[in-house]
Amino acid sequence: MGDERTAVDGDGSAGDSRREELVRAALEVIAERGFADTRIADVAARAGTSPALVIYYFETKDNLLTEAVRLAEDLWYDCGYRRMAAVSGAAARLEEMICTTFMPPADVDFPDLGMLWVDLWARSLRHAEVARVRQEFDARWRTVIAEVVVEGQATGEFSPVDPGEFATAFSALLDGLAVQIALDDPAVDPETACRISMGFAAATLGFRWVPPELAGTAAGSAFTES
Amino acid sequence: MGDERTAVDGDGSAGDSRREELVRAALEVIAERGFADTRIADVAARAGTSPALVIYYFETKDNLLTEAVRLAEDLWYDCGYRRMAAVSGAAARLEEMICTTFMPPADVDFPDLGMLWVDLWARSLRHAEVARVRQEFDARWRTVIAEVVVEGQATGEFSPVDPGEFATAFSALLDGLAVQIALDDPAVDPETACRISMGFAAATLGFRWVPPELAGTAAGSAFTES
Amino acid sequence: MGDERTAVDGDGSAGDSRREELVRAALEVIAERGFADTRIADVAARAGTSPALVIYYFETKDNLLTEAVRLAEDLWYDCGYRRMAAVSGAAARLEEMICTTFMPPADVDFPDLGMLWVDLWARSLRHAEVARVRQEFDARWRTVIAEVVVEGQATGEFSPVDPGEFATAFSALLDGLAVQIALDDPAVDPETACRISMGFAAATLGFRWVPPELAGTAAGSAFTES
Amino acid sequence: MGDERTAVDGDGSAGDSRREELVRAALEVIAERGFADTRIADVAARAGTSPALVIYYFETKDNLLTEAVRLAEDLWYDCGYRRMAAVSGAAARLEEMICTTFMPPADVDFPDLGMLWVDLWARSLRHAEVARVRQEFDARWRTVIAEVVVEGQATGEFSPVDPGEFATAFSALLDGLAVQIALDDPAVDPETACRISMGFAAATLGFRWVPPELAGTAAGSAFTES
DNA sequence: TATGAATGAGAGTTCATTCAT
DNA sequence: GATGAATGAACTCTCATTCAT
Repeated sequence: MGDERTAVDGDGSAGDSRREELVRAALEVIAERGFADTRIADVAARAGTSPALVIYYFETKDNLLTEAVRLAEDLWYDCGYRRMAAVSGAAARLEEMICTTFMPPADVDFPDLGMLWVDLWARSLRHAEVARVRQEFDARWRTVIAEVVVEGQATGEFSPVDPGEFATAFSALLDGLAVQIALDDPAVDPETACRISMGFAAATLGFRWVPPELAGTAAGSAFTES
Repeated sequence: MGDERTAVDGDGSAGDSRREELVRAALEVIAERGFADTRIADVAARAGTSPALVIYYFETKDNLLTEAVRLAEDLWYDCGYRRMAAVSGAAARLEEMICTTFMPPADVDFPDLGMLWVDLWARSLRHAEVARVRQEFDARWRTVIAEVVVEGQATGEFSPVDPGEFATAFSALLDGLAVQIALDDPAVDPETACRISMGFAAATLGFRWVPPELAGTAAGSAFTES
Repeated sequence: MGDERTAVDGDGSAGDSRREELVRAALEVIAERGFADTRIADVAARAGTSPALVIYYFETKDNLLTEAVRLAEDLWYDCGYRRMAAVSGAAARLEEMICTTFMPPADVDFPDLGMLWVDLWARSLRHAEVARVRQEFDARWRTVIAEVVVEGQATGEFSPVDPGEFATAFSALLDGLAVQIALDDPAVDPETACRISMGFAAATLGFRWVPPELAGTAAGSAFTES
Repeated sequence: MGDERTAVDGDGSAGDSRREELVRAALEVIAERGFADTRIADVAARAGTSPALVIYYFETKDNLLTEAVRLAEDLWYDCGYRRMAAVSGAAARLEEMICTTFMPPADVDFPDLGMLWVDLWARSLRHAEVARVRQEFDARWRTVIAEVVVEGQATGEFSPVDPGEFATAFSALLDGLAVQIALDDPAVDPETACRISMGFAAATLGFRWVPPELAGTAAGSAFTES
């Protein structure tokens, strides 16, 4: 007692909040500098402590980075899921999911998620634990997609396509487009990415969808001929 | 014979062949250990020389890695393009392209391409030159796809979809699926990836395609309902 | 006791004393091997630590060397000033100053100052910070000389020569002679150097001075004819 | 034959002129970068050849640098001596010598001599051969001074001071002032240096000399009171 | 819990020098 | 005589990690 930091920490134990603080700091640094160039000293500096303390909590740099990965995925999933759940109608949910992917909310307090994913994939190539975490994340995500599909099929919005296969295809498409955006490819901007993925969903699931810029005209998706 | 590049290398200066040898060694090491963990000493060891020689030729580790990226993309493009060109019929060409992507020939003498791409994307996030090279590569690739589409439309095989948009969507889908394969995700094996992407192409371009495992039955793609 | 710096060091933080220890070690190594051949490893070895610690304290080899330069000049200045202040009479002070220059006390615990100055000049040719430090040192030194001149003029010991100009000329002469001694030129030994510079001062400032070896004879300086 | 470079070399043997070319190139590089930072590759580049050739001619970097030192001193001595010899009258010769020291001719084709001397002194601290060469140079130079003094004494221009002692003192003064100029000390510009040294000579040798800026007034040197 | 001090194990890069041609 | 290729031996600096306090 007498240590205001501990008092301020609030709901959890002092140690836990310090840990979280460090993980969050790590995530910020990773987002900025990439996994390869993130040093323990950077994280410590950002959290306002010493490198030794970071090691004290995580024992290894590796552990710290993996924890940061977990945090990133939790934050992302929660954010996406919440947004999607707030919308009604299967097609509208898909659209919300797409928007979250390509136009993440700026008010979220962790930066530049897009770059992080690609970097994270690269890391998971050689780090088993990261690979596991990432795979779970993708599985969760595909499950969410499949559930929306099932829901849409139940209401008759969607045609009877295999939900698992669609989820796989759809999330792959989103990932592929997200990569291009993260890499700043001039051929793919967020709007294009939304249009393409929504067009794919509409064509595959058999619901009617008119791209925003064509709304009011007779034309449909680039992929659905009249 | 018939491969003029090899011929040129043969009578070229010794220095050039040494360079290529080193780039190739670098590519192998990168494929095995990833960019982040590739050391000059590794490359030198693999090429049977000293680290100093590597610097002698490339001045900088960075230069070496970037050259390796170039080589990877050239090898890959050449291989894919040649295989595709050997087939006739637009749909068949697309299929060949897909196969090359997910089931690259084992006889090609550079290893584990899939992991390399993801790693390369990550690198291009913070390395301008790599980003440039990568972007050119993607542009080339999309052009090839678009050309096949145009060709298929000319023969009436494909329906009149926007070729550029299709190319963007298609290559994003391939990339997304390739990532899952590279990351060894149990939900996506090469066969599934082929089926999904060919299904997408068939549905979008409006040609008839029956997945191999259903050939002989009445069923079509998972995405094309009867 | 009576030396407050030592007292301060005693109760100062361990880090500070370590720093000083390293700077002192650096100075010793520099004096022995010269700036060009001084390696971080040498300094670390002399201080009984690891090269990494040296970097930990100074960040850069360059910083370390510059600090060593500062130390050298402080030690030298303090030593010279103290000796000079202990003597009374303007001419006697000048003589003490000269002696300090050409016959530095052997009991001072930093070695071979003469070689260091020349080496330091060479370094200051291309190292701005060293140049600055050196220049300040020279300015301080000239000020001391000029003050002695003013003092001597006040008492009537010296004739009304411009103190600044004399200081410039006098310190240049001392430097030039010191170089010859540092370079071990057979034409200039410390005694000669003392005689020459004292002769110059006597002739210029118009006080009577008899070279030691001629004391008791009628002759004066080589420069002052009867 | 058939090699035009050999033909162009002209008067000496081909090998010798190549050598000289390299020494000259070395001198230029040394003047620019200092001894410590002069690399064989720099010299080779400046001479338009390969490092290997430099080694071929000099065997060691050290040899090359020492040769460059010799060249520097020869060029300098020749230039100074020639200029001095062109003037008549002992005092005028001294003045010419002083001017050469502080205001070297810009048309001489080797650059920035001032910095070189200090650098050379530093090198001679630890390089016996350079030390020897330098010492000979200084001895030669003092002899020249002493000769002028003797000459002046013969004509009655100068008073009967010990010529050797004067030479030692005078060259030390010039060196000391030259150092300040080389180090760009704001307290000593070439004009001041000339004035001081000429004032010293006039006062010591007992000839009348009026500093340029006071010419026409009644005042004399700062050191010679009325 | 927290940290400053300390270090070992590299990593990249430099550069004089060697040598086959 | 001339050089491109090659290398060994350093050297500086980095950084995760340890440890005494």
